[in-house]
Amino acid sequence: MDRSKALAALSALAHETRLDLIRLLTPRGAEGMAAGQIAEKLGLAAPRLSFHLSALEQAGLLRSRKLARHVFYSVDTHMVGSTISFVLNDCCCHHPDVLAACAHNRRAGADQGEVAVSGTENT
Amino acid sequence: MDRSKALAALSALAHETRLDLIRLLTPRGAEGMAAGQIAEKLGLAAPRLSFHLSALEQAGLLRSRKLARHVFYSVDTHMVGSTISFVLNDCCCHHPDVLAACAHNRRAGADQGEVAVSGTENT
DNA sequence: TCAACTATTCAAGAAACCTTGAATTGACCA
DNA sequence: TGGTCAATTCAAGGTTTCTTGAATAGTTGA
Repeated sequence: MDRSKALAALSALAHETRLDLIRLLTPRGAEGMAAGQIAEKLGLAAPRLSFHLSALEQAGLLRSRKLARHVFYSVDTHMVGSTISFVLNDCCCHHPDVLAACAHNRRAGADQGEVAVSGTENT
Repeated sequence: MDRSKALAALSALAHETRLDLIRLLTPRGAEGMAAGQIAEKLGLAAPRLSFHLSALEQAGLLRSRKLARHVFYSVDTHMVGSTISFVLNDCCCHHPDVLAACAHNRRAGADQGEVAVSGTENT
C-alpha cells in the first residue's frame, strides 16, 4: 500500500457520515446493503449519501454491485485493514507504545461490549 | 475515547504534511524535536509548520513543551494507539477480516524492513 | 537595553469539501 | 409505451481548510 492510497483512505475515513457508513456496513459482510436502505437507516438525503458512498468507493474502502434497480455497497475489509496497518507501519514505525495502546484499547473495547451490534439497533 | 475525539484525530492524520510530522517525530519518543529542526528536516515554512503542529496538538496527537527559546514537539503514542483501536473497535466491530488484514500487513511490513529508523537519518 | 533568534499569530486569498434541490439515467412492470 | 422507483449527476451555495507573507511575542546574550 503506497502513501497516496493510504492518505486517500484516511481522508475518506475522517468524516462522521462516512464513519457511520463503515460502521453500518461492516457487520453486513460481503452482501452489504442497498443504497436506499442505507439512506433510510442513517436518515440521509439521497444525493448526500451518494456523495459519501462514492468518496469511500473512490478511496477503495467500499465495493459496489448492481442488482436489478438496487446498488449494494459493502466494505472492503482488506483495504480497511491495510489502511490501519499503514498507520502502524509507515507512520509509527511499529513504535511499541503505539502498539501497546492499540492492543490495550482493543482489549478494553472487547471487555466492555461496544461490540457485536450487528443489527440490534433496529429501532 | 469518544467519537468526536476520534474523528478529530483521524481528520488530523488525514493530511500529508501531518503524517510526515508523525513519521518524523514518533522515533524520537518523548524527547521530541524542536520546531525549527522539524521545519528544516521537512523543508516547511515556519507558519505552515506551526499551523500543522497546532492541528495535531489540538487533536491530542502531539504534546509540546518549551525549553528556552525552543518548543519541542513529541507524539502522544497513547492517543495514536487509541485512534487506531477506535477504528478497529467502534467502526469495524472487531471484524475478523479487518483484524486479519491489519495483522497480515503489519507482519509484512516488519519482514521488509520499513522499520527501525529510530534516529539513523541524522544527516 | 538592543540585536538576534525562535516560534506563533494574523489577514488574505486560493482551493477543497460538503449539502441541497432539481434534473437525469436506468430498470422494472402494467 | 408510460409510470414508477432507485440511484446518480448537476449546479449553486456556503463552509472549512490550507498556504503565504507580514507582523508580533518571548528568550537569550552582549
